[in-house]
Amino acid sequence: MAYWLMKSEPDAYSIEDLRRDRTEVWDGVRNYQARNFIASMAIGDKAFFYHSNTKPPGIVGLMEVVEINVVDPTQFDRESKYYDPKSLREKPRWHTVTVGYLETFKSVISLDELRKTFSPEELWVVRQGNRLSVMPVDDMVAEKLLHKIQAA
DNA sequence: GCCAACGTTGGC
DNA sequence: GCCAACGTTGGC
Repeated sequence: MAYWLMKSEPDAYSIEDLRRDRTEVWDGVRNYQARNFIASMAIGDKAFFYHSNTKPPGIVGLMEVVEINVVDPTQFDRESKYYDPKSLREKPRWHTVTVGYLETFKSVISLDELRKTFSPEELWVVRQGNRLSVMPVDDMVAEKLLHKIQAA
């Protein structure tokens, strides 16, 4: 079982939305590195939900991977900003996962706090200028995070 | 709203 | 294959 971190702007889709929906297809990822990370996910993996572009940005909850190899429907949707005219129905370019809601943390673990706790090598999200929206989280880092939440 | 970081596109 | 131009992300 591996740990991940997945970003979303809460205006677009938040942990509250996921709590309501229970599960959600994580669509709209159009970055190859992020896509490759998604492709290496397994059912049962856990992912920290990170709210970006908000005050404060940070980790707000936990979800799990419940389905893999999901064809991202937005690539065929002309109305979607994620529409990809190069993608063919018989050969989709973008696959993703379905995530399931696990919990909302009692308080946000802010980016500021993450910076104080982890080095850029330990946790990619604290790297300056990091724009990657899906990234792996080292087991030890994940355990520290979960412990921090229990303490909070 | 600004702007640094940085990924992508396209001309050559 | 290089790299300038361009577009987007996301913290501040």
